[in-house]
Amino acid sequence: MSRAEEREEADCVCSVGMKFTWDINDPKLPQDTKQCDSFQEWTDGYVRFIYSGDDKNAQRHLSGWAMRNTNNHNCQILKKSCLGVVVCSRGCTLPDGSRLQLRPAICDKARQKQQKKLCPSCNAPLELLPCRGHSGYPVTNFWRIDGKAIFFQAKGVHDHPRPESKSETEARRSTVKRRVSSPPFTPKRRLLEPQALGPALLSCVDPSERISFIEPNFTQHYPSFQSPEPYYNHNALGEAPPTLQKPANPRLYMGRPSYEFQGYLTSPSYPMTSDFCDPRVTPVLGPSSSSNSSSVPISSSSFEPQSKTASGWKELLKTSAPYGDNHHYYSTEYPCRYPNNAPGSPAALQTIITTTTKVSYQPCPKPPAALPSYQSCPAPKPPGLPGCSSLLDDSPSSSYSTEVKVTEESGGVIKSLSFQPEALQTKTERTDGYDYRYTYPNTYRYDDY
DNA sequence: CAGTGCGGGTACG
DNA sequence: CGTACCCGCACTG
Repeated sequence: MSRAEEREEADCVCSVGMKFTWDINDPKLPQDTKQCDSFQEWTDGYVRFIYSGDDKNAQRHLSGWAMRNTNNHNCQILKKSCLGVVVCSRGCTLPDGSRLQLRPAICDKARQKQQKKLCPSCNAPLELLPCRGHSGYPVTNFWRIDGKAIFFQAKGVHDHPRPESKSETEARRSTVKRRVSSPPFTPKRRLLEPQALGPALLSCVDPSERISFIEPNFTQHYPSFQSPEPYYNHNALGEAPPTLQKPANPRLYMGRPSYEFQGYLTSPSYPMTSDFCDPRVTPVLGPSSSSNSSSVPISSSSFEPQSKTASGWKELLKTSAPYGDNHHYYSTEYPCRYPNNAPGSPAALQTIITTTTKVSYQPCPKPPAALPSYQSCPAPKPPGLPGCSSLLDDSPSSSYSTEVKVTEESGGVIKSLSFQPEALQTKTERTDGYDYRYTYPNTYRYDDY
């Protein structure tokens, strides 16, 4: 490993967390982390990150996904499971072509209330699309503070669209409050809560804006901030690839649905090393593509919301969700959640990892100092992101700060995120055999803003 | 009011 | 024993 590590250092391709072989349950976690990962809001897949104890987002155990606390009876490790996303039960398309994808309320009560609301666009009831990306169970995130670092481990691949991020939700709420009726600049529509914005508003939105955020089907999948090799961990860890219940499907390596689905649907076999993530490949998403794109091939057809025939999926999908129409959710994009593709779905494959059982910890001995002084990582970081990571810096994972500013007057929400596209393209390929593709650079999602 | 985290407790494999 | 999950409670903003 040393070799590998060395290499990585050089490349900085992979997240700090992935450089080490550890599991959230290990009695001892790596202490020699000199660098930390920059905070990843939208983690997906079986990934690990080591954040600086100073990272506010990490301290708050934030995630773009709606994660609720899950009692694992282990006070040293905070476990959270994904609630999925709230969508229109009819799967209607908003005026701008996007789909409603609200952030499920974390609080049970609030969530129930939320589900009673109606789709702002078609008035159909809203529906909670549960996350079943981890062997049929919700994706789980584990947080553990150890020394000066905050260790993060995620298990499962989200099989649903991204909900509105927490910051977006908050921003929206505040805007909504203030401006009851308002003008044109609507924040992002898609995620809007029903009552909050009427259909009218929705229709006013400028599509161009929207895009950045939410694409009609896709948006969510942007791998944007993902760290490299989401799915490779096992290897990295040495964990055995799960023996999955199902036949291994090449796809397992696929990154996120986003890029994949294409292949997904059409070409079943994807070499493990597919490149969609390959840096070499990714490259160029021009800003233009910015909108999204995962550019790539996905294009059009694959996601057209309605156009796609997701029928197959739908059928299956329906089971869980009453979606009738066009939900692309099920279709191309999230094949994984359904049986059919279950076999190939990453989730299935990876299942194994699920848990963390390696070591026994002591039951909740509450650690004295909850947060020791975390000075972040040893290396002093320059203001910015730096400190954390070399990886980051070079790595694909873009760091960004998620702040949303709301401009009251306009009512629009502006995100100010900065990320660094850096590395994306050039990563060299690793020799170690793992594919380290980062996720897509696509950070564009936010750039535009 | 909602988000969070904790912890008791149950069910299941 | 590990995991998922339900429920209530307390604290916070």
